Amino acid sequence: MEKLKKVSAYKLASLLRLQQDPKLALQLFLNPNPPDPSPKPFQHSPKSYDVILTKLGRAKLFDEMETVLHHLKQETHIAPKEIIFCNVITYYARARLPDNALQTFHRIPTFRCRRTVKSFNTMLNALLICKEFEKLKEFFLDLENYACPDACTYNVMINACCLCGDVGYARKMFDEMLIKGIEPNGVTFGTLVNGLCANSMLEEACRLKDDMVRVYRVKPDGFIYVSLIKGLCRVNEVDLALKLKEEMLESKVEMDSAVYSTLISALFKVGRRGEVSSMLEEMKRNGCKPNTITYNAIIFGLCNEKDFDSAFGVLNEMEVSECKPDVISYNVIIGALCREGKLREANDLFEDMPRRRCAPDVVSYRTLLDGLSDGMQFKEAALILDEMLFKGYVPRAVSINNYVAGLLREGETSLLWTVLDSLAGGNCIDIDTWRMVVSMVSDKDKLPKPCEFVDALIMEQNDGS
DNA sequence: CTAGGGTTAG
Repeated sequence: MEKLKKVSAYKLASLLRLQQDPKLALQLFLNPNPPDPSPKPFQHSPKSYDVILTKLGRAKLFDEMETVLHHLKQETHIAPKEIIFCNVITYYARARLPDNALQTFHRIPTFRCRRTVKSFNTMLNALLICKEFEKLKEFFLDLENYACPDACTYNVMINACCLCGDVGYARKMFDEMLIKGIEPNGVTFGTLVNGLCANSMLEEACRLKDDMVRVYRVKPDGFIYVSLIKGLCRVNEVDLALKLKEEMLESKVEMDSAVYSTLISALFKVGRRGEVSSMLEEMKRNGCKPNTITYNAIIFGLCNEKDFDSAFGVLNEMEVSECKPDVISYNVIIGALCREGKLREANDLFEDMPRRRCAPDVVSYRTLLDGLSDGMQFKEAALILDEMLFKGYVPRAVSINNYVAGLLREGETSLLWTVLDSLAGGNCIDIDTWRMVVSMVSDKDKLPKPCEFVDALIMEQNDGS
């Protein structure tokens, strides 16, 4: 029999990379040579640590991630790169766990790793992601004692100020960086322009774009133009937005599909649908491929015009192209069909999604449930409800309320019982729905007495848990 | 992946 070869650290890193399931990857990491009883632990490469931490962090398997970090701490022959911890901090931030992020930040030195302004900035941004603005301010003031702030530090701070709606303070940060001799870069201006647009200060934003060349000698890039174009489109200044697009072409700023996606969606919004196809042509001519976002903008525009034939046309076109529709493409059409009372079509498209290789998500279910319930297709709605509860998708409280109210109004007694039963099983009836059911039921003789009725449901709910 | 942009359903 062939002797089992021991796996090398190098080989293991690539095996880990290939393993899609993060938990299985962890098993492999903890136990690389299953039949090997040797007492000395496997020597992992730094790459393996990187790969496994990334997988676990993305999957939000934080206990497991900490286990691996604990291993890493013991591996005295490895000096981990700072970026590893930056990533861990960001995973915690995305899960809204600022304290875990902070803890990670403080532990960096115990891993034989030198902490620089990079991890400071990452931590600063983590607090921004968590919307912990007070802590962020505190941390920023603290930061100056440890490291030298750089452009990135100020860019995060400017972004934070803008998100809080305090453009004045963002300006102050900008001035402070100039005083300290830190040169603003493209990101600085992009953040500022975006912040000005978001706070409806379009004139100032446009002026800043011109100043950045004239005064600071930084050339505006696509990011900045897209921010401005979006800002102008939001207030229906589509012609000014189109002018900016021309300016991009003239000054040879690299074009990308974001510019065109924004403009196309704006053209629909102001009722200039006729210009969309030539915009698409131009887009392709300039080397920008329309992507899913572009097509979703088109589908949304067409649906708002109730042109479902064209919307389906685009959807089908996407399916045979390399740019596949996503769940949003479907949800947009299903939602629009429901609004128009085309429930049959909405249901058909929903049921066709698996065949089209797109799994319906919680929004698909909620949209269809609302549509069916509003359109008094109570039986179909009950089927969808059961299916979504089975999958662990919970309807919105308003939807439940509306649906139950509809059943009560139309005297759908037996269906009402079934639906309440399902909802109680899914543990998703709020107090308002109960109140409504009880008060409506109490004056109808054909239904069980309210107290018995509620008792029965509560007992059932207790049994379930 | 230390920092900035685009469509959009509930």
